[in-house]
Amino acid sequence: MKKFLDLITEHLQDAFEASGYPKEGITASLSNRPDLCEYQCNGAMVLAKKVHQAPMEIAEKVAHVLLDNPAFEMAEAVKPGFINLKVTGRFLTEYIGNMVREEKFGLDNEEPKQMILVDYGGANVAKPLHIGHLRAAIIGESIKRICRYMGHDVLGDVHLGDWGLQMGQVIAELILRGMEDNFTVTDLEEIYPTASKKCKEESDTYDKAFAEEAHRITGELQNGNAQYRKIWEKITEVSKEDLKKNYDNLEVYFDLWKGESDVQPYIPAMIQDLKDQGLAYESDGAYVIDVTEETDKKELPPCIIVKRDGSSLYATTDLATLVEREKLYCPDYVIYVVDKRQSLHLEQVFRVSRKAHIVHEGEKLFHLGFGTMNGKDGQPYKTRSGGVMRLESLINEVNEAVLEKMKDNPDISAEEAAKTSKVIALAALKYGDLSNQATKDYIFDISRFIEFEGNTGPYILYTIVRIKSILNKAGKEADGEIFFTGEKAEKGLLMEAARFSDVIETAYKELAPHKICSYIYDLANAFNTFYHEVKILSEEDEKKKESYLSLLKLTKEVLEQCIDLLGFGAPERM
RNA sequence: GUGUCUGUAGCUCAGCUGGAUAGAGCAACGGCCUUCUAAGCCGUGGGUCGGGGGUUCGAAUCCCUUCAGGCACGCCA
Repeated sequence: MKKFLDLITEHLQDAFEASGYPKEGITASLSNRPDLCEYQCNGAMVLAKKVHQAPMEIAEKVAHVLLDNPAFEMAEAVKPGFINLKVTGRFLTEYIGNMVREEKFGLDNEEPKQMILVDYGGANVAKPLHIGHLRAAIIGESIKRICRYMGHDVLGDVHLGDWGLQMGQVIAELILRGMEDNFTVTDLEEIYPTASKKCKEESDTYDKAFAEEAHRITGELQNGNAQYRKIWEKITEVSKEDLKKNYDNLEVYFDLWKGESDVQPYIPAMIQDLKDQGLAYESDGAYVIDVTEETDKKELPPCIIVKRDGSSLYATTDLATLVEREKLYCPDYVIYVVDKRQSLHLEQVFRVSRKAHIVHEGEKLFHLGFGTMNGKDGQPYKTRSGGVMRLESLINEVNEAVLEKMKDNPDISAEEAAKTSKVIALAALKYGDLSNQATKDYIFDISRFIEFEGNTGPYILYTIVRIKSILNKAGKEADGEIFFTGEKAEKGLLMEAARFSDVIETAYKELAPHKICSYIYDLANAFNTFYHEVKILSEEDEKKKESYLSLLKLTKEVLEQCIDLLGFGAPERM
């Protein structure tokens, strides 16, 4: 089904043609002067140069033609050459009626259908999730849902860090304590930092023998030592279970629980191939690949794929991951939701994989690099004592803050409050993150995110709950026909609802969940204005009342669909 | 040093593939609850869009330059 703006554009183009002008490049857009009109066209001014006519003259001719079009109740040429438009209620509700009837509110699937892989985990085995993993999880989950909603085949991969030196360190410590057969996540959470510290020269607990042992074990593990392999499997199992629990709490669900370890078998052949292709060459004892391209202003540093000691490193693993993905899933599009500080690294990996034909022709690789979560001081968000904030503690903090606020409402029992507060907290957390542009750093301010006022998750939920409440009280199905009754606020709401497909498509193309946030904020505002201007349940004209109820239902469903794409849901009451 | 991102109201952010008077929210101030959840709605004040050039009928948006800040830069991931 066509988007509403496209329909207006078609009418405009017809009018340009009918007036004897070319229609190429003529488009309609939402007005940025709502006091003057609803939609606008700037085409006459662009065209003026081409056809050597005054913009106003063109605009006037076209506007004149548009006046005869039943889709518009107003069409006028203004000042330099704008064409200002107001649509008729009938034209608008016809579109809205189709939205109600069609699947996905008339959003068309993106063609052709693609196989998309979203890589958005980055969690490490044996290490609890911390605040650094939060944005990847929140943004990635939303991107995954948006891509899927657009009709693509999508796989989300957690891409676990389960193969590095940290594994050797943890195994060494477990053996040292005689705990290799019996440990829990809680043990691991303490063991990992302890072991890691003992391996750092600058640490006061530095233990040279231990560090060497950890290195040795890492090497042997990677060479297939059965004893270490068994401990590794146990660590991975215990750890994955805990990670799943934590991601579940965030309503983040991965389709694939792949890790770095899975792709190790691909490495030797891949490296050999890179050498055979003449891409990898020796440099200072290591093997590197040049990645500079002609369009670069400055040479990019080469990508190291084999270290001097012969072992592989993260670029190697990331490349091998692409080898595996190509083999198993053959994706058309791989989206990496990874901290933007890794952009150079990923650019190198992308270039090598294209140069070496690890990925197929036309496959898109994209790094959606996100910024840091900072505290109010602009510095990376920390615990009160200055340590790294664990994800669990952070979520608890938000939950408690919301719960505290809910105590103000005497209608809700402690039990319900406990349940609902979690739903609201998740919305606050995710909306607070997603309403910012992903690529930018942002100030993480719990007290602001959980506000029920302003552009926040709770405000959106409140709006949905309000609608639900009315629909429940109406006591009948809201399935009447939507027509325009002439209320100003009603038109505003209809116009917002009509934007849905356009917004979702843009959010997908630009991988920009924040556009969905700003859309539902506008939609919620339009509803709340409508709510205050129009009494719904007490409306005496049954036809009107049914129309209002149906419009509310549509609004509710659109809002719910959108928050689902953002990765959270709404409660029944709040 | 090189590359890259950012700079918009007191604060937090939109707008950036060029359009009319630069928008929200918070904070400040003033209204609106006998009626669908006031966790809401309506209104007022608040800006050299970091600075300077340029392109254009038109620039927060594009180009150049400059200042300030963040981040990354071969054997950690």
